[in-house]
Amino acid sequence: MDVAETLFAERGLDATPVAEIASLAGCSVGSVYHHFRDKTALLHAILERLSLEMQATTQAILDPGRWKGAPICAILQGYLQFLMEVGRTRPCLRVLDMPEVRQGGLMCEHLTAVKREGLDALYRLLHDRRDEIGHPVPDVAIRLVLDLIVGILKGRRDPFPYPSLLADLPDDLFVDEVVRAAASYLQLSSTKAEP
Amino acid sequence: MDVAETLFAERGLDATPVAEIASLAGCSVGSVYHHFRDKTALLHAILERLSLEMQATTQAILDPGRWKGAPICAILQGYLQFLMEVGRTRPCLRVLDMPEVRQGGLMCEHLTAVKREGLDALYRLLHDRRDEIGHPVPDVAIRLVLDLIVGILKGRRDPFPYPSLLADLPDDLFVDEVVRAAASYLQLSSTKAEP
DNA sequence: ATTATCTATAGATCTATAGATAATGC
DNA sequence: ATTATCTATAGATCTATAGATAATGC
Repeated sequence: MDVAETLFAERGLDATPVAEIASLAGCSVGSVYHHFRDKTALLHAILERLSLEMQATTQAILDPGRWKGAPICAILQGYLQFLMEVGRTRPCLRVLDMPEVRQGGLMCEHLTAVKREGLDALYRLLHDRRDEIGHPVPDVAIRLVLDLIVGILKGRRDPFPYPSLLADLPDDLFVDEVVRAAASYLQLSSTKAEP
Repeated sequence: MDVAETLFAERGLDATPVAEIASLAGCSVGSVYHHFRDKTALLHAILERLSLEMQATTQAILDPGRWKGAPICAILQGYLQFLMEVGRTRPCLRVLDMPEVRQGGLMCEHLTAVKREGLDALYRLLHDRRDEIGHPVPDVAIRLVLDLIVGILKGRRDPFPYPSLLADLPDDLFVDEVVRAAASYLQLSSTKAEP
């Protein structure tokens, strides 16, 4: 499954013969088909594993108890650092970009649901602290910030075909600057930081 | 080429038999191979056409003369509206997401160069107006704004697997809000607007 | 006794070409 | 006279299975 995940992510489903998966995994083609009904079942198993993994880590990082008393800035910074780390350690996330996944009906919806769940959890964390927000419409502002964060991180992880202009900025400074952007747009009151 | 572009974007290169392209285009397989040496040559022709088209429209919209005397906000708003329009009328841009394009060596670099050219042009437009910018490091701020814009638009056009939280906001309000976000992060002086 | 692995291959696609025929332009 | 199109098919993959053999667990 690890080998297949990598190859699928790099070249796509159809461009990856089962024979090559087997070869790199050090087993035979027949063995692959003993464990997975067909190639699609292998892809599904990979996606399900990925989905469970994402769900678990996202729930852990966005647990409300973990952020009790924390201001919006701290939450954003923590979540951003988490996402950067994920992108660094799991480049195979690109399997999700395959057309076969998009069209994959059930599994596709399930993946979107998991992602949405995570975004909703983050939304709630921020919305609970809306008294920090000076923007006239906190609901819209929070959602825009989340869409901005998701988008810029995706672009940084996979800068094709749009080159990332800040690619040469170190990760920690990048995160700081994104948080600063979010803070100024939300018009966060920094009064809370000085009790 | 139109048919192939659509099918490639929807399902990928390998999942699109030449026979189907020919069928939908109303011609025979042999005819396709008369015009294109092989399937890859067909893809290259599509990418080259797309690339030239992008280059031309981007140059037109970012022509310095067009924006003479305009403030940063107006430029961002105009460019955003342009990109939204492109995304609406050319959903086939998803051909660019195919793994075959990423790995396609020369053509891949060429596409990135075209995109970079456009982003650089926009960067210059904003940098020429850096006296409007209150952010302590205008260079970084401009580049972050451009990365943010590219990312959020990509996410809105193709909200998979991350659902776009602002998907239900009408396009014009969405653009306004993104411009507002950019303006507050850049700390634009609105003094120029009142001569 | 069950489960995992292997080799070998049938059957299904799909690409790209060959060779014949029609359409077009000088 | 050149260019475009067609039909038919050779040859190359690739998927998935069949049947035989080895490994594992009760």
